[in-house]
Amino acid sequence: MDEEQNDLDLPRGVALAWGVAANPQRGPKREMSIERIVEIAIEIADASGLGAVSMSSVATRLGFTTMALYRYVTAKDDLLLLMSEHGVGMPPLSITESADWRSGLTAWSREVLAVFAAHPWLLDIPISSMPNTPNNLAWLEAGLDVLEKTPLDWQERVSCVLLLNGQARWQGNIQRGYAQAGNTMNGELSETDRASAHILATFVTPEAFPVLSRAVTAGVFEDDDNPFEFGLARILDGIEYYMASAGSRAPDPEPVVDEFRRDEGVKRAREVVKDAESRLREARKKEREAIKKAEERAKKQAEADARAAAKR
Amino acid sequence: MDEEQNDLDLPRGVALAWGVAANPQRGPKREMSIERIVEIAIEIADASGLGAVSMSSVATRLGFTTMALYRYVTAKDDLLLLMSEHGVGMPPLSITESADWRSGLTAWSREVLAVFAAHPWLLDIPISSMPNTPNNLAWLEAGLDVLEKTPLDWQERVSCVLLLNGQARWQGNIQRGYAQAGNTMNGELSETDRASAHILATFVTPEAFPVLSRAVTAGVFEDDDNPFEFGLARILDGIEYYMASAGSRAPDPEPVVDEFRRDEGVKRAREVVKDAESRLREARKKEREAIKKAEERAKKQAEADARAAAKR
DNA sequence: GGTAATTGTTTAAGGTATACACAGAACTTC
DNA sequence: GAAGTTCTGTGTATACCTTAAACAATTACC
Repeated sequence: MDEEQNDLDLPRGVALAWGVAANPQRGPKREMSIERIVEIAIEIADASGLGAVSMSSVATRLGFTTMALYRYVTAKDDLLLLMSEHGVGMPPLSITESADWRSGLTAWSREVLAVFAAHPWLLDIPISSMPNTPNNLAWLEAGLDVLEKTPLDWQERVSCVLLLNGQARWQGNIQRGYAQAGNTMNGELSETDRASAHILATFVTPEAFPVLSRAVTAGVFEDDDNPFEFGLARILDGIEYYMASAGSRAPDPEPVVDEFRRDEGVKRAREVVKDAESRLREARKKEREAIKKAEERAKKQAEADARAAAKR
Repeated sequence: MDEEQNDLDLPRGVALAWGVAANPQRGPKREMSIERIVEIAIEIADASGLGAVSMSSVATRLGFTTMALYRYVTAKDDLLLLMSEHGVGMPPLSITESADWRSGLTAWSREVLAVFAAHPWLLDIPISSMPNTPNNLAWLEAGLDVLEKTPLDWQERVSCVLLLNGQARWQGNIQRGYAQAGNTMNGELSETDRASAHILATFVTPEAFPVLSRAVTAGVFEDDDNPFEFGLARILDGIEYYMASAGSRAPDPEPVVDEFRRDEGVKRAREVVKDAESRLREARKKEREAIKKAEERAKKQAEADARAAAKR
C-alpha cells in the first residue's frame, strides 16, 4: 500500500496532529511526549503570550535541554501548529443541538469567541490556508451541520461558516486589545487610551475629518461596549435574507440523510479525533514519573553548575 | 501652551505618523530620512515579506549601519507602525463619490482589498486598538462619509465600517494563501494543495465527518474561485435589511451638513495629511545625493574589509 | 552478545533587537 | 571668529532566538 507514503508526504506537524506519526522502537525510552510539550507551550502562551513561547522556555520548563525538543518536533512551526490545534479544541455538542440554524450559528460564533478569549495567542498564529487538522475541521463540520436543511448549497454553507469565522477572529482581536488596555490600569483609563483620546481631540478636527469628528463628539470612541454584537447580527440578518430569496430558487439538492446515521456520524467523528488524541496521550502517565526524574536531574545539574561557578 | 507636552505624551511612532516629531537643529546634517527608511522597508516587505524586514536589512540596503536607524526610529515597532500607515495610504476619492451607500461600501471594501493585495505584509502587522494614525482614520472617515444620510446612528455606522474592515482583512488573508500556493507551482497544484487534498481524502470520511465529507465530494474545496464575494454581499444585505427596519424608527438625528462645507472638509483632510507627509518628504531630494555618498562609503568600507581579510 | 537505531546533551553557528561609548559635524553663543 | 553644545553615524557588545552536528548512553532486534 502507498498509505505509508502518503503519511510521509504530509507535513510533519499535520501528521502529528492526526496522530499518524510513526513511533520508533529501537532506541531508549522517551522521557517526554508531544502532548506534554504542547501542553506546556500552551501554558506559557496563556500566561505570557505567544512571544514567551520559545524552544528554550518550553524545554527549561520541562526540565530538559532545548535541543531535546527537536526529537519530537521538527521545527517550531510544528509546535505552533500543534498548539493551535490543541488550543481550539473540539466544538461543544451544544452547537449542533440548537433548535434552528440561526441560534446554531450564534452559538457557534460565541463558542469560537470563547476559545479566543481563553487563548488569545491563537490570534497571533497566522492561518495561511483552509483548515487541515482534525479539530479545526471539526469546527467547520459543526458549522455545516447547523446549516443542514437550509436552502443553501454547499459552497454557500462553507462561505457562511468562513464568514463567521472571520468575524469572530476580528472581534476576538479587538476585544483582546480592550482586555489588555483594561488590565494595565484597572478601572481607570490606560496610557494607550489617554494617548488615543489626545490624538482624537487634537487632530480629528471638523475641518480635517468632517464626518469622523462628529462621530467622536457623539462619543462613539468612549463607550467601551463592543461594536461587534451588531456585526454578528447584521451577518445573520444577511444570511437569513439570502435564504429567503434562495429558498424559492431550488429545493435542497442533497438527499436527506437518515437522521440516525447522521447522529451516529457525529459521535463517530468525536471518537476518531479522541482516538488520535488518546494515542498521543497514552505515554502520559509513565511520563509523569519520567518528568519528575528529569526535574531531579535538572536540579542536580543546577547544583553542579553552582559548584563549578563557586570554584571559579 | 501644553501642546508640546501633548506631543511628548504620544508614542514616538504615532507622533512621527502625524508629522509632529521635533526635528533637531544643532548636530550634523541628517543623511537619511524617516520617509526613505519606511520606503525601503516597504520595498523589502513587498518583495520578500515582513519577515525579511530587519533593522539590519533596511540599514544595509540604505548603505548605513544598523544602529544608525535608531536615530530616526526608537524601536522596530515604530518602523512597523509607519510602514502600516504608509502602506495603507489614503483612500481614493472614488469611494465618497459613489451614488449610494451600498455601492460606496462595496467600493470601500474593494479598495481595502486592493491595498492588501498590493501589500500583503500589512496583514502580518497585528492591530491592537482603534485606528490612531492619519491615513487609517481617513479610511474610517471615508466609510462614515458613505454612510451619511442613512438612518443609522454613529455607533452603528462605525460598527458597519469595522465589520467590513474585518471582512476585508480576513478575505485578504485567505486570498494571500491562495496566491502563495499558486505562485509556487504555476498552473499545477502546489505541494500544500496536494497535501491538503490527501488529508481530505484520507481523513474526512463520511463516518468521521458526515456533513463535511459531503461538502468535499461536492467539490467545495476544489474550485478556487474565492468564497468571499458571497460574504461581502451577505454583510451588505444584512446592513440594508437593518436600515429598512431602522428607517421607520427615527429620523436621522444629525443636522444635515451643508454640502459645500462637507466637500471642503474632505479636501482639507487630504491637505492636512499630505502636508504632514510632505513635511517628512522635504529632505528627500538632497538625501538622494547623500545616499549615493553613503553607498560609496559603504563600498569603500567593503573594500577595506576585504583588504583586512586578505592580510589575515 | 553484537549491531543498529534513537535518545538527551553538548557545542556552536548565524540570526535577531538594541544598549553604550565614541569621534566628528554643525549650529549657538560669546 | 572661537568655544561649546548637541546631534550624527559608527563600532562594539549583550542577550536573546532557532537549529545543525557530533557524542555517549540506552534500548530492541537478530
